[in-house]
Amino acid sequence: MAIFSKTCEYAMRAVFYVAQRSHEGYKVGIKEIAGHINSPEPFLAKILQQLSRDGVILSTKGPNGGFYFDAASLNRPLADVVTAVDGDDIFTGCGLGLTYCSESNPCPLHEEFKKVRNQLTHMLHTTTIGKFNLGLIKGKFTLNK
Amino acid sequence: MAIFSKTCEYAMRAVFYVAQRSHEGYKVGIKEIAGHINSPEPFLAKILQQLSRDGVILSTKGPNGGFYFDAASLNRPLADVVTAVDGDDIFTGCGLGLTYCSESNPCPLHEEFKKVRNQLTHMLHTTTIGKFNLGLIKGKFTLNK
DNA sequence: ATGATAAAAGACAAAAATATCTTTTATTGA
DNA sequence: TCAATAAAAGATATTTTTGTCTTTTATCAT
Repeated sequence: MAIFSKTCEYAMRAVFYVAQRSHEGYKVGIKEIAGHINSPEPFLAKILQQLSRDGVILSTKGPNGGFYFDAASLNRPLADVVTAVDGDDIFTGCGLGLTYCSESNPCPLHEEFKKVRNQLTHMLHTTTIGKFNLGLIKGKFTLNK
Repeated sequence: MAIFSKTCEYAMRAVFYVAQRSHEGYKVGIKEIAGHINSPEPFLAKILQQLSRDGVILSTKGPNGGFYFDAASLNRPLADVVTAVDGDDIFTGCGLGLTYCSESNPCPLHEEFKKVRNQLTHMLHTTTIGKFNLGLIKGKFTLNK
């Protein structure tokens, strides 16, 4: 059991790949994306549809179509991707799964857990979709396996 | 999608409850635990069986039996509970789900994600199973809903 | 020893997450 | 306009997680 769901992992990998290709001036088809991030193609299609509906990623149909980001979208935080596919439980939920738990009525683990949650939130809000474009283009990173 | 699985949330709540009762000198039956942490009884039974097999929690069958902790076990870290039910993916896994990712061959998100993972690891290792006993006994916290 | 109690174990069921397949819609270029 | 392309949408399948039920085993008190 990892921190993010499989859906979310695929979404983030896909977004980083599309961002890189957008930076290089290309739109990308689902097949190319799935191949480069090592994800099941039809499942990834569903995920990107969701991101597209939420306005996180852009897409056009037809020849030379595909998924892409404009300059503004490249500066959006990775948190938007996570929220679009998994909701915001990961940013707001109680560590013990208790619905009553809040700042004013905390569960036992609240103070301890809050630090972790806040760090995760901070990380996902300061990491932009386009942050790794240069590293990816230079081949410093890969996104498959 | 929360950070911990439902299984893990129930496990942590149950462990805190049993720890409190052990501190008070009682063993606890599955029915009492399930009632106090608001979890499905037979499902919780499976989870506690797993913890018992792993030696994280102690139990005895028969009349006046139930689950409990000895003094040494009360000082074990909450991390042991998480590992027993969910494995150690949450402590070691890549944020993007990439198997190649490591300190020497990092994925794009590695440095950023590492901080979050380390904070979570630190929190779960410094929080002991018995840490909230006094707060729970005083009614400062509850573990249901 | 025996009956009552309570966890352990095993088989089974429902729900959610993950994955696939087919049809429809939009866009492009000839 | 028409054929080709590629995403969107809808229906379906599989796997994992979550949840239930029944039988077995161990322990205690009498």
